[in-house]
Amino acid sequence: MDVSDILTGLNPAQCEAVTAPQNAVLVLAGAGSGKTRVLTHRIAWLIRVEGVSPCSLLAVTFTNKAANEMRARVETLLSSSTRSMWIGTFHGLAHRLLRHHWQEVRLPQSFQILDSDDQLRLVKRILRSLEIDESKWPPKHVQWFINGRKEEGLRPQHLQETGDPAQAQLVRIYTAYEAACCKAGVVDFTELMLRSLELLHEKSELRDYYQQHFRHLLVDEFQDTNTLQYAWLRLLAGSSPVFAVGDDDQSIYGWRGARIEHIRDFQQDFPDAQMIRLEQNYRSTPYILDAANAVIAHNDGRLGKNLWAEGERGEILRFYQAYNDLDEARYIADQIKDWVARGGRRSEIAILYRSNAQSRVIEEALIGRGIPYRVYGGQRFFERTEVKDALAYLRLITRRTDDVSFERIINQPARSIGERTLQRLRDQAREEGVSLWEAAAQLLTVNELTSRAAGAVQGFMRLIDELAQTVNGLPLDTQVALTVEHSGLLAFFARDKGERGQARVENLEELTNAARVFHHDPEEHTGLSLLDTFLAHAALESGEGGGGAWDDCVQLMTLHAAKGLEFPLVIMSGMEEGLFPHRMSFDEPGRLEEERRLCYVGITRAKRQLMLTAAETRRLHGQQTYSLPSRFIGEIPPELINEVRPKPRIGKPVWSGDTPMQYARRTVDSGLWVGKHVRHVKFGDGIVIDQEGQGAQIRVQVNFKDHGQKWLVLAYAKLQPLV
DNA sequence: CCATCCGCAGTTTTT
DNA sequence: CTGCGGATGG
Repeated sequence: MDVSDILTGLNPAQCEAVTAPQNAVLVLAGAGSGKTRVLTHRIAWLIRVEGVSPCSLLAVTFTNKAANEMRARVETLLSSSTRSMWIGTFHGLAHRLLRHHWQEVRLPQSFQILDSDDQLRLVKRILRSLEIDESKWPPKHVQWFINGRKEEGLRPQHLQETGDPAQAQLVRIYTAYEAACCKAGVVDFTELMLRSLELLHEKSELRDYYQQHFRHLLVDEFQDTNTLQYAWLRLLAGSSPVFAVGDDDQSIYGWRGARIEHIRDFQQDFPDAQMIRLEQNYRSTPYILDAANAVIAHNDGRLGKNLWAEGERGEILRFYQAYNDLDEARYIADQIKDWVARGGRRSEIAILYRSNAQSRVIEEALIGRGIPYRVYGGQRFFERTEVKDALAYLRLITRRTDDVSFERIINQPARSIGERTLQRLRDQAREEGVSLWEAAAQLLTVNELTSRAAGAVQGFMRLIDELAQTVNGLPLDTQVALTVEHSGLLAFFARDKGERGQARVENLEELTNAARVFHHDPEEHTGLSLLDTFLAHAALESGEGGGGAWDDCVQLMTLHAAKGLEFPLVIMSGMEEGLFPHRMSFDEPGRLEEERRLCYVGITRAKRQLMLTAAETRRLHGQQTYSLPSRFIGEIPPELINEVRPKPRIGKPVWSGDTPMQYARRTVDSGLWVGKHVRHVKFGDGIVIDQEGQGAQIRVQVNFKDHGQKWLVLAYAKLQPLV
């Protein structure tokens, strides 16, 4: 391969990015503009043309899927192995660093990783041990606090006394949590990042080594980096150039710590940085892009870009406002039938929604019409209860000090070891500063337990010890199979004759399968047993459902899950105020803008046709709710939308003569909508019940609590919106 | 200690 | 309407 091969088929902007000088580069890559292509070709360019050694490249992504895809595409491009390159997720690469330097970071060699479920369990255990009321200190919130502080690089000892008793309590919990992790020799996800950052920070010779070693760093989905990941990246880069690819308009993970500022301030952080915009879209029709551009234009502070596309204008969007959620689902099913009748495939269709709860009604409609479908997201393989139970046995087999696993399985399946006995073990462990396993052994030798409890505990420990012996030296899948069998888990779940029990048994069998096909790079984690490597893999790779494009299925997923994917036909359902944008985001403009970016992501998934649906009323949490069409509908120019009107409903019209579209537009014009609570200087609090006129002439009808219904001209009335 | 009933809350998700 | 956690009875 020579220079021209690498650049073949790239447009000028893509070429510019691929061949950019070896400085910091920010590629602002609009949806469908060939982002991954640029990234992989850049790597090929650096190696083939600039003569950069593959081992001095580090490419980082957020998901395993993206990392695997990048590796595969680079290999195809270079027709050589990428083994020597560091390509992986932030957590995967951080993990690799820690495995190499476990001694320097004071971890046991076979340290294990806590996933968020493990972490939550540990937090709960800590709360109980500190005798803290869970209702006042919700474990979820505590978990959020701990991860939040770690993401800021703050250890408990860095958190100063602020005099705030709530803060003091949280710090106390955080301290205990750290101690517990340390004792058990486990690290949570955030810890992987923080610990490796501290390693590089404190050990200057290691830092120098890695900064020398990596001459080029490449980041995908840069807009999704959180503070800690960004700090990690910069420290590892040193003065080496960073090639970042991202799109501020597709930042949809602010709620989990992603900082859109990183992409917006890139040129300040890297003063010599070059910014390149990829604005030509190869995915969608011009109509779809116009709609996307119009919606996202309502956001402030964008880096700004305008997507355009060549080719067939295609069909304009379609909007159907249903009477209710069932009618909406029926319409969607009809549209799918139509698509297929016109020669389309089901696998070309995606149904997107804001929250998982919405899938049910749609699924029922699809089942009713015999349309095969597949729901993405939901529980992942390695996160299922039964699988995690089995993994806990395996973890305890390799390391008896793993208290998190110990607690999980000591009475799973039930072997008559209850809260009481467990509490004695915990007390003993704390007093003696040892693991639960060790504490159990001690209590048994000094004969401190009731004979019943002692027998049960002894039985459990013997089970683990014997299992460890039996399994030692056997092939990995046999180890797993024997563990699943002898732990009693298989029999336990098989007792449940329902569909659920059946599925659990199958999952346990599948785990053995996963172990059979598990391969690992022997150079990757030196000194670890195959089992330990497998366990780390299970924690870091949640086990994605995998392809499935060969089944001709309609795909159902949340808008978040759709990021990075594309489909000829996209149906965005539940386009309603309160649902999308979600009511939780109403209070803060920043969160509302994130919802809008989510809408932008949804629209730009569509290649040929985009359909939008909403329901006037739907059952939510067992209650009937009424909503207006989403403001995002109103933000799309009306000439781009074909509004499919339902037949007039018997009874009083909900829209007082307006089409849903007109309604949505007025919502946008005034910043108010029907149902919004407002405050008036003279009339006090009330709720908007109607609205008419455009621009300066807008009038709203408000039903005031104390003064009844009044029509007010918005320009004069000075209504203050309430939350 | 273990099964069953009641009350409550209830976006989005990767590692 | 669900699923989870806590309280209750066997």
